[in-house]
Amino acid sequence: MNNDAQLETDLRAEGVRVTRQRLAILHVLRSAADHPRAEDILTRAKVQDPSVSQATVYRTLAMLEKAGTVLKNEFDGAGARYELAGGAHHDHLIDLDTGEVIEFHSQKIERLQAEIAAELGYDIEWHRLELYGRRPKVG
Amino acid sequence: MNNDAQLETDLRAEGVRVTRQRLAILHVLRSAADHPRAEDILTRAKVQDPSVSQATVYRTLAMLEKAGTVLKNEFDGAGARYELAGGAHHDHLIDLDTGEVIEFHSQKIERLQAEIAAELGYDIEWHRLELYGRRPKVG
DNA sequence: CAAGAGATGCGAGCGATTCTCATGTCTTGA
DNA sequence: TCAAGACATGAGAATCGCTCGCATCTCTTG
Repeated sequence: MNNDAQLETDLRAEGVRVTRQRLAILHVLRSAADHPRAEDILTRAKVQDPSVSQATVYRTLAMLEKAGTVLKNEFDGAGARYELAGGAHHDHLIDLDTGEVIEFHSQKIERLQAEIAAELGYDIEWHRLELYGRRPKVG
Repeated sequence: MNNDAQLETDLRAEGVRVTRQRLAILHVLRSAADHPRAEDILTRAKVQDPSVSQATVYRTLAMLEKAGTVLKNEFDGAGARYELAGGAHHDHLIDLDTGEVIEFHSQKIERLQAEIAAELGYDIEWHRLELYGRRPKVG
């Protein structure tokens, strides 16, 4: 379990002020098993600190994203979804029926991407790979 | 060169009315060498028919997308960018310095994607693969 | 050419995100 | 410990890209 002391250390490591609101937002991200939207993060953060506002959620997420602590995903429509960085790089498979997001990684695909970019004369800075699919209906 | 007669045929083939506005928009898409935004399409379409409005551009693009005639790309931020479908499927490499969009295709990557989805128990409906990179500075 | 289904323009509305600014609160240094 | 002052926050206005509602046109068919 992650405690607030750890979260606080994380924030300080980024050289920013430690505020109640930031701790609440970071706590939400740490305990999220899904890929919540800004709105979800606001709702959940308010449980710990009712004073958190929408503006602060966005400002904090932007700050953490710039710091490399969180990843911002823009799946199709309806706003960005966030997750803590920290783990290994991965791409996403979105279940079109449930909206569920599954993470996966393929070293082969990463390598092919780099090769293709190289052939075109580019160095990849980052990429986005999203698969949108459905579980086949078992007839 | 594509003429209006051809464009008109295309529209009728989709079973919709042929209007001046739609011809203008389709003409813009046909002659675009880039991946224009809705705003660009509006501006260019107005050259041929000043009466075209923003609402009609969006409505027409949505219609053409549903008909499979145009592809809507949502690269990072700042609104969707469109292109005519028709050619072979491809993905995109975006030049972070110039914003230029380069098309590419890799049968290998497509195959790997399908394999990965299958392993996870899914059938891919569609996917999005975008590489964001820069031309290495020649030092 | 008439009729009416369907398309359009305008401007209001919307959802997500960002900004403005007065006020509140960390942090630092004495 | 406390006083500054730098920085962060909340509330609400503003922005952006896009969609809607509706009165008015205009294709298409008979």
